[in-house]
Amino acid sequence: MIDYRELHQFVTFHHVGTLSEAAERLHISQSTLTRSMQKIESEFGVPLFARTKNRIILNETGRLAAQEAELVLRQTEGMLHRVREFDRANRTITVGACTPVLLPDLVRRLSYAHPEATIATEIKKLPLLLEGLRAGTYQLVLFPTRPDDPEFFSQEFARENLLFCLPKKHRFAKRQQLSLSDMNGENMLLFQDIGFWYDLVSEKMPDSRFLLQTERYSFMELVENSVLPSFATDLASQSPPPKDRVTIPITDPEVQVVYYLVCKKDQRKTFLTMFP
Amino acid sequence: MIDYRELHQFVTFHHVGTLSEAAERLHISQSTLTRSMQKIESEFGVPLFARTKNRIILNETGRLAAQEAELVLRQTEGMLHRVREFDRANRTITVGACTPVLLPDLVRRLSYAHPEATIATEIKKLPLLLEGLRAGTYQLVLFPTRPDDPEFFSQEFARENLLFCLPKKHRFAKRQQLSLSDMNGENMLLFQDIGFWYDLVSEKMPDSRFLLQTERYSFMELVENSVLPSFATDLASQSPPPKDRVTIPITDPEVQVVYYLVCKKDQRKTFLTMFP
DNA sequence: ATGAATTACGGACCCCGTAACGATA
DNA sequence: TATCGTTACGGGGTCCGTAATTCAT
Repeated sequence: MIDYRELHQFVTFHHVGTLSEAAERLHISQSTLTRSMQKIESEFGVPLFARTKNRIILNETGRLAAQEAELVLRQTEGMLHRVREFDRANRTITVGACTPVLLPDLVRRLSYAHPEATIATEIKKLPLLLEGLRAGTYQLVLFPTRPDDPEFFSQEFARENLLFCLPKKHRFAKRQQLSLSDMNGENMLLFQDIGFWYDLVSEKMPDSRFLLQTERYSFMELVENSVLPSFATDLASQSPPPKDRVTIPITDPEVQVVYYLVCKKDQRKTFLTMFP
Repeated sequence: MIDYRELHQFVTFHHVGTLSEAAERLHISQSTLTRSMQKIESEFGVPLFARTKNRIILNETGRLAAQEAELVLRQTEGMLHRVREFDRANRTITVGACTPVLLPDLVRRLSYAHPEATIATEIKKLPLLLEGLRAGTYQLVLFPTRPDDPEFFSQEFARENLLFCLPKKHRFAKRQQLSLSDMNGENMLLFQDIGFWYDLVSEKMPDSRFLLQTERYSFMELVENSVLPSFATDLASQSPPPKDRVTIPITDPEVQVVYYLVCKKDQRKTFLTMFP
């Protein structure tokens, strides 16, 4: 019966050319390797080696056998890899979201309901989210509207209002409310990973420049110390506005967002029944 | 390390559905199979089975694994087969011949010169012989002319004259010689495995019918006891003409044949130098 | 109560490393 | 003489079958 370990030793020998070096590389003794090669040869049932008293090399058949063996070993590895990958995919819940804000809470709840699962999250543009959900890349999507695709089931998850966050010395700091167009032309601080909000505000404030900060800490530092306006949210999980700043409501209806959890209808029981 | 035997047991279990039946089919005990499946599962490192107290079935991952395993087993078998076939082809000399007459002698000489080799022979039509030699199907070809392909090397091996073998009461029995056309229209006895001669005589004697005998013994019987004419050859290895029959030379130059041994030029040393 | 899967136990066998040996460059 | 491959030997581990156990139909 063919033994994959011996096959592996055989391939290693083919690569290095001598038993002693192969033995060293494989961390086994020479004698073991000698016996393995004898066993391999008897398994194939045909001569694979040309031997002199202190030299052993592959003959033509042996070289073919080594190539074939390497192929089989790769296919064996491929089998293991595919099966493990299939299992991993089956026990991973991948969440696509339009904003990072709600993810910590969402992930915490998913982990609690599916303690055996791995939770993976991605922030993507809105069209990609529904595409991914359709294709199976995501099992669950956090979406800022209710998608009307009959293939999907959705359920309200949270509401969020966007606010301006202005330094107290800003010229609009005393206003009761502002529209996005009021602030058009102002340069704003923006945390990069803000998701779909970016598309909204850059559309409504085409003349503004947005200073993207990729690192959360730098962003916080800048908000604390610069005079540039930024955005805030009314979500409970968010920290209070930094001192020397005020938050001002935005009048545009678009900044009032209802987030929906979306999944395929056939997975409704798996995902959505556990949320209020 | 994945074990080939266990992989095979795993696939068998997948096919039959229960450990006990698989054990029976594999001629091993149930307990061995239980342990093998546990080992397989730990090798893959992911759950492959759904178990109840007295029932074990493959889960979805397990079914994938079984499919993949079956593939790997087939590939392993394929590897063994190809290597063995390569070896066999390397130690088999396949001879293509236009006639069976000289084969026993030829095979005897080849076996003597290459005692480690297996000698295989085939009788084929002339164009197929050269095709086969070119393609490597044959290493050696016995051909009734000298082929002019520069890829080949050829060497005279024997000469043969075809004779008529007539019952003494035949109307031509007293002739000194005959042409094929003289006998055109006569029905002849013919031993089937006569090779390229058949094409020659049926061309030159289009009005004759040839009574093919597939079995050598029947043919001999008929030659002894019927009044139908047949053919004979002047090759030394052939037995003398049966009594009540005479052999008469044929005048057509085509029935004087020189046989050549043909091989590829690069194999000249291997095959042709050992013949006179 | 029969049959299926698992676990415990004991023995046989196999596999490996050390060491000795033979041969070669 | 140093290196390489092969063979002998002994110990440890592994693998298998029998038998006992548990659970389900």
